Amino acid sequence: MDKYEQVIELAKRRGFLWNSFELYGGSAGFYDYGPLGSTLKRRIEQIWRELFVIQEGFMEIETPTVGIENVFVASGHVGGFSDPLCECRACGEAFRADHLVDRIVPVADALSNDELDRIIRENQIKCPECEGELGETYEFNLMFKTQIGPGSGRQGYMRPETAQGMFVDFLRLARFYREKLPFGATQIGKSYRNEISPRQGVIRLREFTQAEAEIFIDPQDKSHPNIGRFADTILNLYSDAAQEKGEVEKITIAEAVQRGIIAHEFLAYQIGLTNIFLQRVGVAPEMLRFRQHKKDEMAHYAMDCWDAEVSTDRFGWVEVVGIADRTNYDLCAHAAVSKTELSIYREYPEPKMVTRFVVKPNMGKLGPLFKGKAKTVAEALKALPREDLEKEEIKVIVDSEEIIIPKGVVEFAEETIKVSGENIVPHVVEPSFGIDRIFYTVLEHAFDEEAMPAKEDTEEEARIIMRFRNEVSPVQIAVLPLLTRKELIEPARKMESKLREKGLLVSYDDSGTIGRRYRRNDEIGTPYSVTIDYDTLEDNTVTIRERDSMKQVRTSIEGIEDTLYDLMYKSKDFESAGTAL
RNA sequence: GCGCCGAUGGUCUAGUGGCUAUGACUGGGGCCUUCCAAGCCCUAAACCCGGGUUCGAAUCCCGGUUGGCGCACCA
Repeated sequence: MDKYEQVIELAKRRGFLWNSFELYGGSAGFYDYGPLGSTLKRRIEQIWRELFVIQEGFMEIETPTVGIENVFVASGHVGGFSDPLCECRACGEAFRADHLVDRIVPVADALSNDELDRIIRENQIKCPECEGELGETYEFNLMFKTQIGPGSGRQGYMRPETAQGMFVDFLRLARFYREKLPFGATQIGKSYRNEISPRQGVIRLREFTQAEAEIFIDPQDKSHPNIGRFADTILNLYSDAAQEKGEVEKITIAEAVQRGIIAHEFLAYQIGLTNIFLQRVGVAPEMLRFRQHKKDEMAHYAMDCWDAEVSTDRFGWVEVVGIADRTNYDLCAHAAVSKTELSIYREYPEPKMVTRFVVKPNMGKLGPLFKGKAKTVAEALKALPREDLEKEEIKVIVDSEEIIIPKGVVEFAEETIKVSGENIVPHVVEPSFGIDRIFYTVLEHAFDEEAMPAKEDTEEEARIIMRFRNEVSPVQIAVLPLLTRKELIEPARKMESKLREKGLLVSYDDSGTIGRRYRRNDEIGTPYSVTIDYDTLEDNTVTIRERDSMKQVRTSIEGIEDTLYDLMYKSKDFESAGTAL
């Protein structure tokens, strides 16, 4: 059993992850989060909120998971998210049909499937693998389609990323942030991709959770006021150049910016923040690296892109976060399709005096003269260069008809005007997190097995521990009466509700022997257990047992909720929680 | 989508044409005055789905679903 198998087996058994629709045989690419899984996932998301929403001030929004067609026409997903595939009838290999013909026609990727089929036939293209006959080209689109409304309805799509919702709301967001760059919006939610063949458990899903931030910044100023915070942060950087050498570099963020390895401060800051986030939820620092997209793998619109990758036992390095400077690509695309300017007015520090040539047709005279054509005539006049207007006879061509314009219906002059700012299209820096992959990584990196010394007549056995960081543990405190007896159950139940009132995630467990219950709680990663025994009835003290060390301290029931709270959240030292046993 | 290999209680597993389907762990109830899967008693729980072959199928054949691996795909 490799680690993946062990982790998934435990996750299934203990209620972290279940295959969806199991009752009906299941369906690939979907997973249920069980009671502990949902809690763990939500706590991971909560830390993300804490960092990106609360600390950075990028407010969370919520947009529909179903989108209308234009949104994804603009984003390029309807056209570009699908590929023409073509299979060999003999050996079954699938190929990109456009790649097969790209040496014959210059713009293969613009061809329709019928045209591709025709070219393949006419040029007698055979399977590159086995020379077999090729089948018909078909479109494989990774978008889930749906109908909006009754009947044939309106074409809708499940979103393949949460990002578009934030771009579409750009003008509202700009207004909300009082039109000052930089500003950002975030979204945590489900996205959908109809993967050809989802595999690798929760690593590649058809429905998955993303946490994304879209941060709109000034294209001329990509500095970050708070970059100093990460000056000394050392990262495992796997830059384009480092990949050529095959060696990860350990350098500070400051140096990476200064040497131009990371394109600019703003991007570097997001990388620093991502580093903090991943380690805080429990990704092992030595199993984390930041890999730069190589020039040829980067999406055409991005200017620099870094993936946070984590090391996994079975799958090797897995991408869990993508941090890209998407430039103004998305806003421009939505502006073009919606025919709405998506820009923000930026005032200059000092107004500029700009001299320009202005043409002012006199509509009061043009109207009666040209009636319905007046508007197009005026447009034509405005487009004329100065020397043509200064001629004795002003001529314009409207609808391929030459028109002579009488004197006095058009004025023109050099004007000096004050320009106090301009409309700019912001650039977008996008950190995009795959929560499900991070979730799996947290499980795998927390998973540990420890050999327990053999007792008399017994085999050596393994203790399985999920070493979750306190902040993400789905169960924080286990309350355990030493024996299943009324006189111990009652105070244990009281303890349970007292701790819940403090806001701690408590599980009460009285079934089986105490050793079994400790092991059970080790397996779900409960950091501390509180045990009530007969001494408790005498002197009001209980035992607190620490998961990682299995050490125990004895402490008073009085104020125990604060002690446990401090252990959980304030890094209180365990030894100081009571007297060692 | 293609190819190869698998699918038996919650988990792991035995079973290769003839059972009432093996075992372990786990789970649940109880006993137990003392802390790391302890012990004792009781108990629950499975042949992926659909066809076919056969007197008889968990077992053989076909199809599907699903899991793993390889190929392809991963904007």
